[in-house]
Amino acid sequence: MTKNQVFHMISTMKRIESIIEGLRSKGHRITKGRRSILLAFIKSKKPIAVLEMHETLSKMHMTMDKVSVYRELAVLTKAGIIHTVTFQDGVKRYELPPEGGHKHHMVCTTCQTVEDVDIPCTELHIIEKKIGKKKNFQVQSHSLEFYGLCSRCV
Amino acid sequence: MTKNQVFHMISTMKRIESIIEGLRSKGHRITKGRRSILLAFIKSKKPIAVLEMHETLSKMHMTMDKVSVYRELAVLTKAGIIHTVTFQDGVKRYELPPEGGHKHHMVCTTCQTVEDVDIPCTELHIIEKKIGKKKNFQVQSHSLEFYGLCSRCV
DNA sequence: GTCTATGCAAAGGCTTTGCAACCTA
DNA sequence: TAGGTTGCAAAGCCTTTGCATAGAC
Repeated sequence: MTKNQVFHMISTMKRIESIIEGLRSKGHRITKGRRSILLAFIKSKKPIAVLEMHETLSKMHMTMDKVSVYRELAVLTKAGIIHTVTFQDGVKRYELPPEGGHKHHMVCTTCQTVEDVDIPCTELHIIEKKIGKKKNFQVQSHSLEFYGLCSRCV
Repeated sequence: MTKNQVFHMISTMKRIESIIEGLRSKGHRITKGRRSILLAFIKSKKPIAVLEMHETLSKMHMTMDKVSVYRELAVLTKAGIIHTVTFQDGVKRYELPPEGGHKHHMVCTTCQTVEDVDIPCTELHIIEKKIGKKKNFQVQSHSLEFYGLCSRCV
């Protein structure tokens, strides 16, 4: 195992532990299923739909009832740990936002792969301020997605 | 009726006729239901979900089976006349894009009202080009929505 | 021991499919 | 008349709800 891999593993564990502490402080219990779901989110590079999560868990040898997955994702959303993203296909997906921010995505219209776009929100914040003044609309958040062909599908 | 209203009515009729010609040329037939749906889209200032469209038609005294509305919206989408928009609630909505462009929306998180944001895509196109180069991703389209409180809900 | 989390069964709701009748061109 | 369009019935899925049991603390 390389040095880098070790560092990554440690940071992953730290992230999980910090989330778990938050849940515990809110009176939630830490079960095997909940831990697996958090791990799946941390490992995943893209937002995950409920049924996808159900499959992913099976592959992790953590079989869980579909109903429980639905309920768990609802709990984590309500606790503010994950949040929903919806692309043009209308399927609700969930993701762990990066610490202290949120993501923008590129969705491949052919293979459905999702990649993150690391652009700062600065420019959008400028637009948000303009709207606030012009339309008297108080912007709380935004979502921005790009659709197109990824490098493999071009 | 004011001069402005007359102009608006004429442009609405022209828009419908041009869409209808397109449909006819593709072998589609122009029925009362289809006309009403197009009219509803032109009159609406916001994207419409299937079941909303079903209700809207009822109010227009044009009762139509839910199934037919589903099928009709699918036909219009496939024909490229309307397109789908999905906000964070995960509900698929449809709208007539403005001629030669597309819209960005502001969604009120309290009353669910949708307003258009008239900002040019110029800045986003710059971002799109950057992504294209950096990630080797060929951007075809984007979607941008702002969520917050509208003037009535502040 | 208390109270959350889970699994199973069932209900609910939205969306799709099949088919015969209708209507546009 | 030919073939797209519609309504009705029914099937198919996804998602939610109820309830008893298991499990975390």
